[in-house]
Amino acid sequence: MARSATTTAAGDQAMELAELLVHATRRLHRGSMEHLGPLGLTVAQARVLHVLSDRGALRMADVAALLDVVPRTATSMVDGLEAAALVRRWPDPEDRRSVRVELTAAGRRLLDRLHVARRASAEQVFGTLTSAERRQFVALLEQLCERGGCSVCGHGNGAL
Amino acid sequence: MARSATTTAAGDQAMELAELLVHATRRLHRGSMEHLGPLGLTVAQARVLHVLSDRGALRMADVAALLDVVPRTATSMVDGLEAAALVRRWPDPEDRRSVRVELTAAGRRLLDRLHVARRASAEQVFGTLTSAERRQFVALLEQLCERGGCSVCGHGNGAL
DNA sequence: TATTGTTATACTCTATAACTATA
DNA sequence: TATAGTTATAGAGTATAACAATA
Repeated sequence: MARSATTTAAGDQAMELAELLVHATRRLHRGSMEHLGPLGLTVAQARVLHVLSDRGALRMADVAALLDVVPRTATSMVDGLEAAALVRRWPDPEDRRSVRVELTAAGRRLLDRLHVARRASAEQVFGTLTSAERRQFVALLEQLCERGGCSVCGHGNGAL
Repeated sequence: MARSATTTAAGDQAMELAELLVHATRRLHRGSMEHLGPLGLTVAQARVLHVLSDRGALRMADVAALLDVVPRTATSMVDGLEAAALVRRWPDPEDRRSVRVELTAAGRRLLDRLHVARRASAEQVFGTLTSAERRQFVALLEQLCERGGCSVCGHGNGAL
């Protein structure tokens, strides 16, 4: 009985967490759209630019892995950026099946404004938390990834 | 200088939070789809069923407000459920502009399985956290909503 | 005039499946 | 055969704008 009650409470807490997480993320996404729209970028495209600015030229497969999407989705994301001349595709000299992606000069010129937009969106949602609360929050989310086996943001390596 | 450095660090922390939040939510959403698919439900539809089971019959405007979507989106969500005969629309007797939505018998019969699916998805992501960590997490997300002025999940009233 | 919900439409994000080129 | 990336297609989720019915 006590066991069952405990399990139930824990499950309900997980569901409450899920609900709160969804709402917070919805607010973050909407704010991001507002801030990125004037730059002509979608949220997904901004994520691509961010990994490219962090890591330089990447293969499409790397983009997909870092962003936790299937290869087809990475293609869509990069297509828009290439059409806007913000990134460039070129064949991988070491493996001609692969395609490398890198920022163009125009893409690099956009990075400052991208950073401002990304930060503004983040501050809009997290700005009210104290520094200690943010650290706590980051630690908890990292626990989720590490223990939950998140292949992307776990272990402080491949985070977008 | 110190002020600037502090601001920068706080902003970077907010951006890191945003990134981690996105990844966690992506995992949660994918897990939810997997668990809800066999029930013939989308994640959005499950959210509607959940508020209806929590609160009984609601006007469309209430559904939209509780789920933090525009009225048109609430219409889409309810359309699918009505087509599946899980909810029923009927005119509000007090205001004939309004439409009330409520669960049908079939909708109520689905609630147990819905609850299991929702819980399984939540546990998949949050199950590795200790009880204390979950409480901490919930408290932080509630801070976000309250201080950030979230009209939906703030103040422990209208949370989905 | 203001409000409720709808029809019409479109955009973002993501996915599966089949195919091509290369390894 | 296996892998990388694409074309083709589809579906989920959400939004704006114009409109009808009602208040």
